Amino acid sequence: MQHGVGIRQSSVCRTGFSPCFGTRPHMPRYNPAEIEPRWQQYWEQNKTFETPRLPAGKKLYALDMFPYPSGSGLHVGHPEGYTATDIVCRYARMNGYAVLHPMGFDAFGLPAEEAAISKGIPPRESTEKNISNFRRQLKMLGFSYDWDRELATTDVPYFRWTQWIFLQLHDTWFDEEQQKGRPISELPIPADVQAAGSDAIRTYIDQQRLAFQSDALVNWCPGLGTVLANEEVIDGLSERGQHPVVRMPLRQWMLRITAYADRLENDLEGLDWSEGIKKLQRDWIGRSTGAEVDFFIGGSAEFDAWRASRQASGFPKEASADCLRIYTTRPDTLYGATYMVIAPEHPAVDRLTTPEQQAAVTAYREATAAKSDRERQEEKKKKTGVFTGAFAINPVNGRPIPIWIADYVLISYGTGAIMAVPAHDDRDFEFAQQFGLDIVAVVDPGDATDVDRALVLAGQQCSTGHGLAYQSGPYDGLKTAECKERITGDLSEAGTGRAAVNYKLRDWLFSRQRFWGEPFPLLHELDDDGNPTGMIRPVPEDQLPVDLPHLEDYKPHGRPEPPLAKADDDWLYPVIDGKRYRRETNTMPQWAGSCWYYLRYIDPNNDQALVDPELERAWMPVDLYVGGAEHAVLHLLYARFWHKVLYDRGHVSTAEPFQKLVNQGMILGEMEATGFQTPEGTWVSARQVSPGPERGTWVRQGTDEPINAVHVELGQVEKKGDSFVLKEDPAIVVDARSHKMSKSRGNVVNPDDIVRDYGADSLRLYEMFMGPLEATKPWSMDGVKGVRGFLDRAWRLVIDDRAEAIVLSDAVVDSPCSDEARRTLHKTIKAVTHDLDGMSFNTAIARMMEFVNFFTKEAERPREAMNAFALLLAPFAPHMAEELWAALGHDSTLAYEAWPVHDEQWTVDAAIEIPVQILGKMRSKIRVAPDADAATMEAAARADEKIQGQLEGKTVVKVIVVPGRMVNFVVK
RNA sequence: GCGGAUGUGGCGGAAUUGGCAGACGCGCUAGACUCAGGAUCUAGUGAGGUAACACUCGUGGAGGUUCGAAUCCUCUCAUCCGCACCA
Repeated sequence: MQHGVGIRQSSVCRTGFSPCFGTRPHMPRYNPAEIEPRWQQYWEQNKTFETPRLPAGKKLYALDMFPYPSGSGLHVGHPEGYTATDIVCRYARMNGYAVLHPMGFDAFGLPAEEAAISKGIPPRESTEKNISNFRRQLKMLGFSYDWDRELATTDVPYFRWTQWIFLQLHDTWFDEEQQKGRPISELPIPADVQAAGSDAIRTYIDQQRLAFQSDALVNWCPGLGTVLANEEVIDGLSERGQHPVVRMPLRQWMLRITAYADRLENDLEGLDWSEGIKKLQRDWIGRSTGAEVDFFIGGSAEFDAWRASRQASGFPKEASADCLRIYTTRPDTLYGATYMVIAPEHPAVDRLTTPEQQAAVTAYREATAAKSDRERQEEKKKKTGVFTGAFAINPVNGRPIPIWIADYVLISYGTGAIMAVPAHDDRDFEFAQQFGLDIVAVVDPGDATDVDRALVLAGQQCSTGHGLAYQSGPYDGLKTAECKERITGDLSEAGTGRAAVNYKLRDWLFSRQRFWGEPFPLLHELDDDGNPTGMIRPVPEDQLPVDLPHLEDYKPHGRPEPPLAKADDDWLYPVIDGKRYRRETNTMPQWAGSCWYYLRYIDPNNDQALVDPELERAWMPVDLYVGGAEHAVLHLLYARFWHKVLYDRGHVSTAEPFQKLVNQGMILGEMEATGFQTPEGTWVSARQVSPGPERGTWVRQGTDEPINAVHVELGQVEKKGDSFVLKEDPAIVVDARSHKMSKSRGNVVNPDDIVRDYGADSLRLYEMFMGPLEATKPWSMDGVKGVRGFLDRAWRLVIDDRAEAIVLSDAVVDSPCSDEARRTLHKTIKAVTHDLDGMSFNTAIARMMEFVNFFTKEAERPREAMNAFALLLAPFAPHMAEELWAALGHDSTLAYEAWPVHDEQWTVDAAIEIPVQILGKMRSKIRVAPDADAATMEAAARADEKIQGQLEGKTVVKVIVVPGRMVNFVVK
C-alpha cells in the first residue's frame, strides 16, 4: 500500500480547475489521503450538494437514521447505511432528481447524561464535543449531505418545536367515531359531566387528551433514577445499563398511542417495508378481538334479579361494583369457564377477599409486589395463586365459580381479570391442574391431529384449537367462529357482555426523571399558599422554547423527583398574568426528538412553524429511509404516531412519513476461532462443551467441570466436514465464526483507521461490496485490501502512475471503441444501472471490476469509455471518480453530469454460447446468433459432433429449445 | 415455547427468478519482471478422477414435481435474530 507517497510540493496544476488549491502535490499513484480531503473541500466551498428549497422537478428524499453521538465515535456500522443512501442520492442527482439528503444528531438522552456524569462534564458540553467528532468523521467519508441543514435534537431552536408538538398532543383528543385526532376545543362534554361543574369538566377534558397524566404502575429504575417505557425494559432490567427495574405507582405523563393502534396497523399495508418489519410492528400492536363479559358477584339467589336489571339497563360503560369484568378472545368457551383469575393488583381484590382468605391473599400480594419483573419472569414456569374466597356467577349457565388471584394475569392488559377455561387454554389448564380446579371441555376438536379427542373431551388434555361447541347448551355443534359471534351477540342483548378489541400496545409512558431531555412546556397552577391546584396550563406558544435551566447538580438521586426540581426559583416558578406557577419538572424521553426530525430537515431554520407547509408538501414523504433493524418497533412506531397526530391536525400532508424502509444488516467482527481447554490446558472438543451457569463461562457437557475458551489462530485450524478442527488434532472441534463487534471482545473496527490506511472510497466500496445491504456479514481486512486493489487498478487504468503529476495514461486515446470494448462498456452501463435501481450495490461493484479487468488488458482505452466509467464509479467512490473526471479534462464536478445510457444493441454479443443437454445433462456447447430461432438452434445442436455421437442409436423423443438459452434432447 | 430470517468452494458472496452452479473479490498455487517483495502483471484454483481429455459427484439433509431444480412442493436438521403468561 502506498501511503503518503510523494507529498513533495510541485507546481503542476491543471489550468482553470478550481479544486486545485494552491500548489498541487506530486502524486503519481493513487493517494486517497491527498485526493479525498481536497474534494471534500471543493464540495463544501462550492456548495455542490446544497439542496434547493423547493424541488423543481422529480424529487428524492433519502434519509439516514441520524446517529446518537456517543463518545466512542462512529462505528463501521454507521457508514454502511449512510453509504447506501449516499450512492442512491448521487445516482439520483445524475438522473436529474432534486435530492434532499440531510444529516443530524439525536443528542438527548440517558447515555449522554450517564457519560457526562461519569466524566464530570456537563451534558451539553460533552454532547457538543461528541457531535463535532461525529461531524468530522462523517465529512471524512465524503457523504453528499447538505450540511446547511444539519440539526441536533438538543438545539434549543429545534426542541422549541418538539415542545410545540407536545402541546399539539396535549391539545388533541381522539374521536373514536371519526378515527381522528381533533382539537380539544371540539370535544363534546357529556351531560352528566357538564352538570358536575367546572372542575369535573376540566378533569374530563384532561383525561381525553393525547398527552395525559396517569397514576398507573410504572417501571421505576432506581439505578438510572428514572421511569422507563415498557419497551426500554428487557427481562426486568433496563435496556441501558442493565439495572433492575421495579414496578411502582407514580403519576406520569402518558401519550395515548393506543388510540392510533388501528391506524398504525392498517396503514402499514401501503408501505414499501419488508414484510418482516411490518409483522414485527403488527405483533407489537398485537390487536386481538373478543368480548368483555361481566360476571355477577353474589349469591345465586340474587343472580336472576341482576340479570333482569342488566337486561333493562344494557351493558354499562364502566363495570359496576357488583360484577367482575373480564376480556376474552374466546367467548365461545364461556360454558367451560370453571373459575376466574384476577391480577394481584386488581382494585377489586380487597372487596372480594373473604375474611378467612384475607391472610393468604395479603401474603400473596405482598410477595408479588416484592418480586421484581425479573424474578417474576424467572419463575414464570410454575403457576402460583391464591383463592379469594369469593364466587362469581357464570352469566350463561348461572353456575357459581371461584375467583382466584394469580400473577399470571396481568393488570395492564384487558380488564386485569379473566375467565379461566382450563380445557382450552394452556395457562388455565396448567393452573387448574396445579390447584385441582374443574376442567370442562366445551370445544370438540374433531379430527384435529395435534390432540387426542377422547382425552380432551374428558378434560384430561388441553386443546386450544377451533372445533365445534360442546356441552354449551344452545350453542352445541356450532363452529368456533360462528359460536363466538352468536354468544357475543346474545351477551350484548342480555346486557352482560359486548364485543371488544384489545391491544398488546400500551400507552406510551412519556416522562423521565432526568436532566438531559426536553422540558415539558407545562405549568402547574399554584394557590396562594404555593400548593398546586391541580390545574395545568400549557406554556403559551410565543413563550417557547422552555430551555433547560442551569444546574450545578443534575445527577439523579434514586428518588422519583426529577433533577429539574432543583432549579432556581426564577426558572421553576414563573408568573404569568399575575398567577404563580410551578413548571413541570419531568423531561421527555430520547425518542421525542427523533419522532419528527425528518420534517425539520425540510425547513431547518423556520422560526414561524415546524416546517413550511409548501415545502412539506413538496418534499414529503421520505422516499427512502435506511437504518438499523433495532429501531424496527420503537422509533418507527413512535414517529408514525406523532406523524399521524400532526396529519390529523393539518400540519403535514401525508398519512405516513416513511414510504420505503430498508434495514441494513449488522456488520460482525472478523472471523475468529475459539478452542476449549480444561484448566490444565488439555484440548476439549467444542462438541463436548456447553454454556455454564454464568454468562460467558463454559463447562464440560453434563458436568460442572469448568472449561476455558481460548483464542486460536485461524492458521491452526482447518475445515473438516461441517466444522473446523485443530490441524494438530483433528478430533478437537473449534468454534469458528464471527461475533458482534464489542469493546469487551476487542474486535471493534474504527472507521478512522480504515480511512487512514485505505481511504474513504475504499471503506465505502468495501462496505457495499461485502454483500447485500440487508444481510448480516462479517468484517474482513483482506476484503478492504481487495477493494483498495480495485481502486488502484482503476486509477492506473486512466492515470499514468509513473508520471510526475496526475496526467492521463498513454493508453487513454481519443479513438473510438473497438466493437468488443464497446460491448463491454454498454454491458457495464446496463448492469450497473440495473443493480443500482435494485440497491444491489455488491453486484454493481463486481460489474465495474470486470470493466477494469477488461480495459486493463487493452492497450488502447478510449476516452469515451473512461468518461463513462468515471461517471459509473461516482456514486460509489466519489473522490476518485471526481479526480479521474478532472484528469480526463473536465473542469467541474461530475455530481450533476448525466448518468450514462446504454445502447441495447451493444449489450448483445455477435454469437453466444449455448449449452446442449441430453436428458438434462450438459453434453456440449454450440455457438449461435443471440437471436437464433428454435429451429436454427436445434439444427446447430444436431450438427454438433459430440451430440451426434451421444444421439447415436437412441430415439429422440422430444427436443426442448429455449431461444437464447439452451437445447435439450429427451432420448430413449 | 411462538414468530421471522438464513443455509451455495478454504472465506465474503453471484446466479437475468425453473435453463451452462460458483460471476466478482479474498485466500491459495505456479510463473514473469527481478537485490528484494505483504508491490505489479500473467495463468490456475468446487470435490473425485485422468498424462491430458472423458467421466462421476456437488448448493445443510431426505423425498417429490419437471425434459431440466440452488430456485417450486413435503418432511427434517442447523445457525442467527425478534417476542415471550397479552387471556
